[in-house]
Amino acid sequence: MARVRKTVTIRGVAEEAGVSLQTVSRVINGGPNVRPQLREKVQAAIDRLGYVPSLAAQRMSGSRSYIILAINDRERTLADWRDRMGTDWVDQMLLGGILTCSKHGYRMMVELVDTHSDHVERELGAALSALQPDGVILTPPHSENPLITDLLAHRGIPFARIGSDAPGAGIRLTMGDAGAAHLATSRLAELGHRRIAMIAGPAQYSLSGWRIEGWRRALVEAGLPHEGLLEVGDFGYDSGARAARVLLDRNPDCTAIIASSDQMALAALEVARERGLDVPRDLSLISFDNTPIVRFTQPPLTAIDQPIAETVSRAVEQLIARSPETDDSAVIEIAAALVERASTAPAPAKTPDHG
Amino acid sequence: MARVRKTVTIRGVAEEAGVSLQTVSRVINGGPNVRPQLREKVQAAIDRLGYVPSLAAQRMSGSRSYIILAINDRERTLADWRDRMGTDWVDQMLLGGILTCSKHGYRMMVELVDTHSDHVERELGAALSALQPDGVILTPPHSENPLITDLLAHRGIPFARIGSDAPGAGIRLTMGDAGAAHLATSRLAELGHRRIAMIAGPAQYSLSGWRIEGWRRALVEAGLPHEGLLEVGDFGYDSGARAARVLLDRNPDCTAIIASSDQMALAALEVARERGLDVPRDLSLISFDNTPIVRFTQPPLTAIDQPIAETVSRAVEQLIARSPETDDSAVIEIAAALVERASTAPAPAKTPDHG
DNA sequence: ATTCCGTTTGTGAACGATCACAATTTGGGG
DNA sequence: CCCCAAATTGTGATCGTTCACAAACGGAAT
Repeated sequence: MARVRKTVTIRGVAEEAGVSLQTVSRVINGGPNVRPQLREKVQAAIDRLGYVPSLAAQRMSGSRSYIILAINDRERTLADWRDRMGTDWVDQMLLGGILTCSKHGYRMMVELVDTHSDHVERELGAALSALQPDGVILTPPHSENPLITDLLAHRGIPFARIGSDAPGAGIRLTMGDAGAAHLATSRLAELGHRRIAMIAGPAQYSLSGWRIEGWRRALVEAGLPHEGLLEVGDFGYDSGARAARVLLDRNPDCTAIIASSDQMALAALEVARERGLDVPRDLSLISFDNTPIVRFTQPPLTAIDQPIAETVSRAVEQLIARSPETDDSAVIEIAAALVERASTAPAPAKTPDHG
Repeated sequence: MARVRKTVTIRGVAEEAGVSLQTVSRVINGGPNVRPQLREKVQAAIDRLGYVPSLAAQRMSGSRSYIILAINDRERTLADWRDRMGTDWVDQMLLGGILTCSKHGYRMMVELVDTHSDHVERELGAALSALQPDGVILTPPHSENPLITDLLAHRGIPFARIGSDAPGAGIRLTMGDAGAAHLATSRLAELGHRRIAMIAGPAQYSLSGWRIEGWRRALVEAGLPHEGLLEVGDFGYDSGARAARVLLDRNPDCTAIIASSDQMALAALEVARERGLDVPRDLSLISFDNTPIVRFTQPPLTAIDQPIAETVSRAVEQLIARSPETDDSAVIEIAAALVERASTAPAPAKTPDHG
């Protein structure tokens, strides 16, 4: 019969060290006003007993919960998982979040919430009541949903909004979407492309607008046209295929496409293949996201790498360091980078043969 | 000044419904012996106030924590994340875990732990003390680490071991590795392949052995040789490349390879390309895992789909339903499936030209 | 010495729920 | 109509920690 060792509590430590509970508590939390000698003694007792404070008890006694809650879109996440498309957002959020949280003694929890459903508030409210997180990280499109941001603001829970610069409460972080799109477009212009199309994301995402803006600005700067070169998808494969077809039908002289998601880029690649267009000889392709799959396509895709992990990491640090009334006016921007692979090349010397 | 609504507690509900705390508690937990009429009244009060019990308080008062902890290998996970290889294990664990947990009012938390480090026990012990989870899910190689399983058994925390059939405490679940390898090998034999090689995983994973066993058995049944056709890798790309080179050097007449991970299969694909071998004309390839990337390689890979999500889901259900002393003797097996894509084809009519 | 003030340590209450048990109600049989 | 057991409801005590505040300590200024 394995004697189950009784849980070590702060009381056990106090007895072991011969001090009061409060003193142990001070040592745990790095409180001030403890003589170094005593602190060491208590710390030794903690180590000897292998004591770790109970998160539940800490939370109960009015202190922090040491939990950061990351909210993701349920529908998209589940669809991606089920289709085995991978969920780079979740992966990268965890990478950035777990590491940074654990560095500060926090933990990260992932919650899936339906944006569109009319019980967002109930769902999220339940999670908040149950978990009582010290901070919440909102990804698009939740970061732009006033129902959600209002709820959090009203409850007084610090939160970070990724991919939204709409004014209002909350720390705001963006990944330089306009700049990234501008960079990608300029690069294509440098390579001699004259008709550079874009497959954008849906309008309800602010970042869709920013990317369009960056693309358009780069075209204007390069003296290139943009009429008829914009199509909108929903980030998914099918919408990307449709958009690519429309784009190529309408613009036989189009030699480059920027897609606002990897899946849409993949679709464009397939459409090009269908039509006998070689990538990158006849058509250059740049995608947004840089998820694992685009490294293994034929050819590997040039892509804009979204620094999700770093952004989430920054968000976590902001939330943890947060004093109740900090200034949220600034938008923190983490720049995205362009990863050049084999799907981009100089524009063909002449218009591709059409006859 | 946004008036921050005071948190609704069980006391508020009790007052609203005009009953005692205990009665509300009974309603929350679906306890017996509450008259339907009263139950409804209390439920109405709960709904009206939007009350949700605090997890921390529930845990404090000796009840469950409603948390399931999933342990993953830190090293591998971080490497995969950083290399942007995707982490299908984590993805699929979350898919299966989060959904099943939330169905039962539980939550899932992911913890990364170093298997090899000598402070496994301290790390895991800290997590257990802090979180006090109601159950733990162990993935390979943790599921086979006696330090970990002993720790959990000693603490009396129910746990599930995925990919281990070693006797001992804990619910055991496997994904039919032997059967899957047998299936893949038989399929290749049916296609006329005579020399079917395997790139196995490291020996410290039981599942590596099972896969080898399934492969060997299928070969024996088909009257085919297996000498010199086995190489061992570490699941990573580089080791796969090395193994593929050794295998092809040693067996110029080898026409099919089964790799024990997608990354090793990808490496084999690249090695084949280097050597001018066409996949699948000259060489058939089957991989284990079926992560997102193998659908987009050229050609898309035939792969064994590991039912991770379903396995984790089953594990969660077992853990939740667990009574302190249930029988752990049976091993639950969730069968893997073979997804046929374009990397497998009938064996070439003759030995590939070699000269 | 004495006083004072800042530093260090200790004490009881509180957090929000459940547990064990006590009190009350209910429903049938005698 | 009474009594008893079962069903229903209520009452402290309790979990492990921090909070607010009180007490003891120590050194410098008086």
